[in-house]
Amino acid sequence: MVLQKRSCYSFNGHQVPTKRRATRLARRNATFQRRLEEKQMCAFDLLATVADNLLQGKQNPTTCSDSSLEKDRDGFVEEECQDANKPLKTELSDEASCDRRCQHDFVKEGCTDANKPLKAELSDEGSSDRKCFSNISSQVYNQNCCLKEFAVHEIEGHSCIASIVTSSSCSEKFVAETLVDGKGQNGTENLASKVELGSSRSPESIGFKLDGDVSKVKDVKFGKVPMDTGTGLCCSEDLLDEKPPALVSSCCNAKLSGSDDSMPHSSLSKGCDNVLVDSRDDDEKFSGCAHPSTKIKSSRPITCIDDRKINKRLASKYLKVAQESKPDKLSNSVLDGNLKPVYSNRKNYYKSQRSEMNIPFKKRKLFKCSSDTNSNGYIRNGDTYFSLKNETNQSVSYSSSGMSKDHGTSSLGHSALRSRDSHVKLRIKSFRVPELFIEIPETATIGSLKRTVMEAVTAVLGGRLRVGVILHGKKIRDDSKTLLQTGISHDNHLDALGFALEPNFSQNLPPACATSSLRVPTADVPQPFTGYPSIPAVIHQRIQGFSNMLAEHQVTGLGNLVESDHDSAPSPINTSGEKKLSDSKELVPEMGMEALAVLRGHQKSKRTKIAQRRIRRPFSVAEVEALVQAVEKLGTGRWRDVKLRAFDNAKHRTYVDLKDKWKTLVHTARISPQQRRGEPVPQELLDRVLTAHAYWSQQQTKQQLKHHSKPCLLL
DNA sequence: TTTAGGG
DNA sequence: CCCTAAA
Repeated sequence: MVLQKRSCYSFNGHQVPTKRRATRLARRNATFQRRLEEKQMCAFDLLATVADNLLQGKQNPTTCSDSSLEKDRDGFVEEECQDANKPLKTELSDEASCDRRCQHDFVKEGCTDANKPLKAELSDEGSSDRKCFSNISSQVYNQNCCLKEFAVHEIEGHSCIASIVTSSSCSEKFVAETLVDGKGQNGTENLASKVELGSSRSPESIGFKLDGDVSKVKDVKFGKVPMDTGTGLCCSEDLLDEKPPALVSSCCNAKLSGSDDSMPHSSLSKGCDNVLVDSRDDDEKFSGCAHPSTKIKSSRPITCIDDRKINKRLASKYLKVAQESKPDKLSNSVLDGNLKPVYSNRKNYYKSQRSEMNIPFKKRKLFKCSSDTNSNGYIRNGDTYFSLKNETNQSVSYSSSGMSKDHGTSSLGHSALRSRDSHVKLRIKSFRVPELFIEIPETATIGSLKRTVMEAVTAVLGGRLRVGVILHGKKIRDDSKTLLQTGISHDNHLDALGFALEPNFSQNLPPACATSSLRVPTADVPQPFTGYPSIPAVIHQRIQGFSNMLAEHQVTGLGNLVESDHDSAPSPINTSGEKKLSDSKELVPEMGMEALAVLRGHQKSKRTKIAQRRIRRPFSVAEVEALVQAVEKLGTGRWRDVKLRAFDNAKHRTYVDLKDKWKTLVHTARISPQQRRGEPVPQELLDRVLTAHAYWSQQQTKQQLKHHSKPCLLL
């Protein structure tokens, strides 16, 4: 209970021997003495802390700009140590080779060592050798800062805030790039002949990294483009897209004043196959700005959160994180399926959100208790972990309460004698993703391989994540144990401490939840929490129908492929492909599910049953125009014809959508202009709507009268 | 599958 | 946008 919100947690075995830090820590000892006495540190708190740490790393980018870079680099430790209430951050290592921008990201994201690209096993030999999924600090792999972003975001989405995940974020903005012997490969090269990636090649020589997929990055105005490296979009701000647009404009825009809106897109394109750059993002902008007060419905299970809700939560976080959160106010983490640190004061952040986050303290306690009893198999085989390292030699002190469960005899003995300040400092070196197995024909292209890997990664990280703790290679399953009890507080033990990002596909989500479709049948996985169905530690993926996959990808545009669906350009008014991007954007989540299904060994996806809510895509004026025109011609009862007539090549508009849109149009036309929201529809169009609606309503009633009167007449 | 309507 | 009864 003490660990959270402590800057003293520096992850990764990097030593941070700052004097200032030490003195501050000493000064803080007295301050936290009491808290330490009052509270019990347990393994679960550590988990929560780790998750929270990752979470906190997310917001830093929003407050950082190039101008503040120096401050970040130099004053980072100091700032952090001044206030223990501040979000936990990881320390900046002394990577002199890192360029400024990268360091910037590094700091922001708490990135540590790296240069290790994301890798995946290419064989199904069952090698236990985990490939590192880590962050990059060098120029060469600068873009892998995105990886961190990615991971953090996912963690955020999964474990901390939203407790749900949208895989779109990764598949939307990143594309896997293949590395062979550390060298990037062109996506068009033949895998076997050009790269000699055949089975004979050592799997060790091939790796993957995530590149910013420029074609999917719609708005880089907040981003910092890695001009010098140019291989990826190394802008953490790019993930601001995940925030409600309204907030992006109102909040982040100001904070990121240093960013350049007119960032040359071309600088982003390097390393990408087909690049379609379009900074427009009408959908998001409108959806967020125009409808800031999206109605929250209670009809859905609160655990089934769609993208918008996620964004809301993220937004809440963005808006509030930089503030307070006093340690003593910290409540126990809620384990309602995710690692979800919940602060009582943060509770307010979600007041306007779902009631989910407003779980009464009592209930939260219950959650924790249940987790205590159910905690087993928290860490699974197939999960890899990163190493931690104790940085300080501070003594540790714990209260004796809650020690009854202790099983670590040594820790018990120490506990009574230790001094008060018992802060274990950890530094996350890197997270690793579970092993990936990919089978791909030798004739496949590198581009295909990239996509495949991307999907594999997405499948893992696109699902929920949670953190597991490993000590001495042994999983710590009892969340109720304190760090002291488990021996984590012992300096000599920290080397053996590891954390694992675990796929957490199965939550206590209602079966109707979209994320449930991420579930993977796993027989070889130890039983996790009682309330948590088994989770795949290893996703064994065999891609056999690769050509089919490729075809699918070309449609869905997982990679850099440009959408063939030119969207809503049904009417001549619609000019050019102004919405191409929004198209591919919407397809992302759908594709995500589909791709997962493919990756799951052709297992029939439950996506049909538990479909993800589609991304909201407001109708443009041009679309409205087309719709009105078609309805004027066809009437209001022939939506299929309307669809075929005016929206035939707008795959994302179904006739139901059109019907709904017409419904809202009629409503819009009837209300006062002040009440209208969203992109203003020209009054002329609304007038036509009313006219057409009146006319066709009349026609309809006439028809009905005929049908009704006919039998009467016959009788 | 399409419509129609409530949520 | 979703969900679904009804056609």
